Order: sequence, then structure tokens, then C-alpha cells
Amino acid sequence: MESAASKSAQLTANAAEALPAGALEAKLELAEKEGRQLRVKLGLDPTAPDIHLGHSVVLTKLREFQDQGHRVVLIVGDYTARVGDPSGRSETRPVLTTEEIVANAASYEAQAGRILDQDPERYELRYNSEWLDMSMADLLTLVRTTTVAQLLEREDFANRYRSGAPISILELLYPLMQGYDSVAIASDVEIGGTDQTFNLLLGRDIQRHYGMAEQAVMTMPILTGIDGVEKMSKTKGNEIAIEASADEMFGRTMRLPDEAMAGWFDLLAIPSPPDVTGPRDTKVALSKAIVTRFHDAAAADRAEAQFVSQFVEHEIPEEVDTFRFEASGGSIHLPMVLAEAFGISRSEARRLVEQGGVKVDGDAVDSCDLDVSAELLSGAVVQIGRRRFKRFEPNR
RNA sequence: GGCGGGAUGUCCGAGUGGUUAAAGGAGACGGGCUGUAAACCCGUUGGCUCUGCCUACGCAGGUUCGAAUCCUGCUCCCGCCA
Repeated sequence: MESAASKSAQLTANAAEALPAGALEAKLELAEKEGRQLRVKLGLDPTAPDIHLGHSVVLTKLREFQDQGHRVVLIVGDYTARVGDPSGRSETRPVLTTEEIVANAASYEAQAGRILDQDPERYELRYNSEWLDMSMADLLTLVRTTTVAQLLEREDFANRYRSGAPISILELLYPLMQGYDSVAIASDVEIGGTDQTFNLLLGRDIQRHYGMAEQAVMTMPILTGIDGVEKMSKTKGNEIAIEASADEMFGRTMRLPDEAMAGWFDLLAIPSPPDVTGPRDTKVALSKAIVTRFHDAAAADRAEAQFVSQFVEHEIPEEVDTFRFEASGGSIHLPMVLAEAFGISRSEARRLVEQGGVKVDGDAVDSCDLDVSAELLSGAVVQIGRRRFKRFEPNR
């Protein structure tokens, strides 16, 4: 039997922090002694419908807990989403409608299932509206646990307060609500990104006020987006969704700046290839590993081949969507048909032609020829830039 | 309750009567280059029936030959003092 110490060491291997020191190990020991599972909590913020690689870091960590026999309690923050987590933000989040939240939550659960073990013995899903839709009296009890000074210790609040930027009461309430989630589900461990450290630790205080054992806290480093700088997030458009196609996953990973690769290997728990290879090959290996994880090895090979053909050798891809155009007249006004085919405005189409960005069967269109013959387009592959293709077929 | 600040294009943010479709930055897109959908360089970035026209600087009016810029009212947001 493995010791609690070694299990703890294993779990914290690529974590940022495990707080307070020794707490996780103590929890593991306790669980073993009492012969029970640990309840490991993760709060999900259903403000965007897609799970991306950033979420996968934490979810994969939860999976490790499951593989050691523990129980993951996923909390869909359907109620807290009405408040908006201010973590790391300089402004108040927009509030979602109930319908959006419900739809996002459903999609979240389905996607989380790709990483987590959904065996009911080891998996529990809860919505925090279940307990946060509380009476005023209960809210007052909750609010009594914490002071404004405590909340203002949090870096983003402190910064905003100092600079005279607005802080809404709603936002101050968020950490309290999240902490109450820990009370409601009696969590033993809570996991989150390093930007959650304050909230996770406050959860301990709140549990204590309610006379409960305090949770251990584990934070995971934040995965950068494909820009290699900012936190991966849908809003910034630098994410790789775990539902993305193999080609998209591969290509987007190839966009990652070389310097950011090491962090990705570490956080995504992908073994680094031998360092005899150059950065290009390293990045290819990373891309293939990611595609393999969410699709399979064959898909990774195909994605690589596709990438090489399209972006290295600049070939027209084999499979191109067909666009049917009206070829009744003899000549076609290019901006019009491009706008229709690619969903851009005619002005934009005109600009693209002027910049030499439009190719028909590989040849750039002359900017003087805004009207072309229908025959030229018939059966041709029209290309905008390096990434957008459509096969034109006359509509007859 | 009092005082003050603010609302500009996808975002941030200049601009206080006239070459302003609106500086600058970010983002995005196109081209070049490249191991790369990286970096770097160049360019573009409201729409259209495109040597011109239309729409746009919170909303509604007004002044003016002419307003994002001045005036009036309204809506919303924020800070400070009490």
C-alpha cells in the first residue's frame, strides 16, 4: 500500500501550490484511516460553453484523484454565474441569462465527461442554485463570516480600490458564495487555478465558521493561450477547445510561440521529446500529442500531413466545401460572389482582391478584373488567404 | 443630499467648431519572409450600385455655411464629500 505521503507527492507534482502545507497529506491519511473517499471539489463557471485546454489542466488533476479512488464533486456555478467571478478582472463581468447558463452547463458536463470518470461512485455533479438560492437570514449568516478588510486583501480588489475603480457588492459576494459551496458539499479538497487561491482559502475560513473541517487547497498553474502570454480563455480567442477538430487543434498549437512550449508540456503532462530535435519538431510533437489525447493517433498523423501540405507546401486541401453560384449571366461580379461564398462584406472582398489575397486555382486574381467570366469560376477552387477555400460550382 | 468625472469605431483610447470614416495602440485580416497558423517587415481594417454616395462618436432636439466637438433635455455609468 502506498503511503499518503507518496500519493500526495504524486498529486502535487505539477501543481503550483498545495495549501496549507501538509494539509493534503493529512486529508489522504484521514481518508485511509476512515476508509472513505475524499470529496474533491471543482467549481465550474458556466459563462462560456466550451471547455478548453486550460480547463483540462484542472480536470486532468481531478481525474488523478479519481484514479486514486476519490470522489470528484463538480459544481456548476449556475447561481454564481449570475454574479460573475471578478478574479483577475479589472471590470465587472457581464451577467448571463438563465437560458444561456443552463445551456452552457449542459454542454460543460458533456465535455468534462471526456476527461473525468463519470462512474457515479467517483463523480457527482451539483448545481449551486440548489443551496445558494437561500433566505435572507441564511445569507446574513454567511455574510457574517467575513469582513470587508479580508476581501480587500485580494489583489484585484485591492488594486481596484486603490485606483478608484468600481467594485460592486455582487463581486464581493462571489468569494463568499464559492466558499459556501464548500460548506454545502463538505469538500475535503478544492482545486483551482492559481488565480483562485484567495477564493479557495476563504472557503476554509467559511467552512470553519460553519463548524466543519477545513478543505485542503491545491492550485494549478495557469496555462497560457496560444499567444503564449495571456491566460487561455475563450474571450481572448487564444483557446484550443477540447471539441475542436484535429486540424484546428494541430494548427492552433503550431501557432504557439516557441518559448511557451515548455509550460504546455508540463501542465498538460505530455512527455517532452528528446532534445536532439529542433523547436519545429518539438512543436509538432506537442501538437500531435494534444490531438492524440482528444482524438487519436491516426487523426494526429492526418492533421500533421494536412498542415504540411497546406501551410508548408501551400497546396490546396483535398477536401473543400462546395459553393453553388448563379451562372446565368456570362460574367460574374467577383466581390458579390466572394461575399456570398465566404460570408464577408463586398467591400472586404474588394480589398482582398486588391491586396492579391484572392486566388482562383492557385493564381492570384488581378485587381483590375472585378468581373470575371462564369467559366473561369466553374469547378475552380477559390481561395482567400492561406486558410479559406471554396470550390465553385455553377448552379444549373 | 452636495460636488465632480464620463459615455467615441471589434476592444482600449486621442480628439473641444472645418482637409475627421475620426490620431495611437491592441486584435483581426491580406502580402512578404519563414521550420511554423511563431517572430519580423509591409499593407488593410464601417457599408455600398465605389473617381461618388450612405451611415457613424449614449439618446432626442437646437445653434451654425459647417458639430464627435457649442446649447437644451433625457438615459446610463463612475468617483469624492456628507
